[in-house]
Amino acid sequence: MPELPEIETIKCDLEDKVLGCVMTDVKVRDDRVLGAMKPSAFAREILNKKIASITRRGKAIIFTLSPAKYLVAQLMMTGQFVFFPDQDRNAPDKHTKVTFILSNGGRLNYNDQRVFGRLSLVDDLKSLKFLQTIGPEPLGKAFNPRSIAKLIKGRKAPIKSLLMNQHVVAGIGNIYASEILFDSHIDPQKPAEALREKEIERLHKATVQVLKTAIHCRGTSMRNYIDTNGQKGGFMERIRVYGRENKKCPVCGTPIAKIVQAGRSTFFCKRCQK
DNA sequence: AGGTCGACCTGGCAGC
DNA sequence: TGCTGCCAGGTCGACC
Repeated sequence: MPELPEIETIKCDLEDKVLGCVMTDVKVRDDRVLGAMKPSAFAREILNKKIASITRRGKAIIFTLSPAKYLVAQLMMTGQFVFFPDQDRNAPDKHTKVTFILSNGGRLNYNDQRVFGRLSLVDDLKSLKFLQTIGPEPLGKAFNPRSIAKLIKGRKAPIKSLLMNQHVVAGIGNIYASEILFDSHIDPQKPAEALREKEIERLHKATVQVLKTAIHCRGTSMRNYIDTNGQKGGFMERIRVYGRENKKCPVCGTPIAKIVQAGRSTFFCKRCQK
């Protein structure tokens, strides 16, 4: 899925385009994205609700609706929100699962090729378990070298796996985990508990730097990610190791290595990252 | 408890 | 051209 920078980009765009709008109609084309909720109930409960605020928590987008409802979108690997200012033009994409018709005359499509994503409509955010157990925001004050030291204490898993663990820190996925560790000069295979103080400081600094730069560039498009305008992200050009197996390390020229950790590909430089 | 793996889905692409 | 197998940015539950 889109990771934190992509979700943040989508969230900010949605604020510009649909904040304050009322849902005048909803068309559910594939009810699998609603989980257990019936499409008729989903449509009935969302109808005439106003989008009062849009926030992000980790990789989730939270629409606070008025009166009192929350629509929580988890885009997973291939979810997209694409906005059309004129609802009469542009037929739905073949992967459009839900269309929201809005009071500003626009239309918001939720597309999802692999149908891993979920749209949850709830009365109370506390009913969503993942929001109760999610780790700190990496761009928030609660994420700092001291708190990282606490989070990784006694954890023997490779640091790469922990960086991707949403219970440890929110919003980092496979692409940015590799990029952050490259910038930190840390071997992704290193057990988290073995990180020294200096390394934790570098990890913190690189995490903030990489994520902020990626947000500034409106995210990374490896495969499916597009923003609400259907545009790709600009961080692609700044990717240093992800997806670059056997290409030269941008720092020392050593061929980039690819390994598999916890079932996910990791890319790193064996010379720069120790 | 912590860590890893398979399952969930669809489609693009490399290789034959 | 067409088939097969592999791979994909996430998360959950099962299992060790």
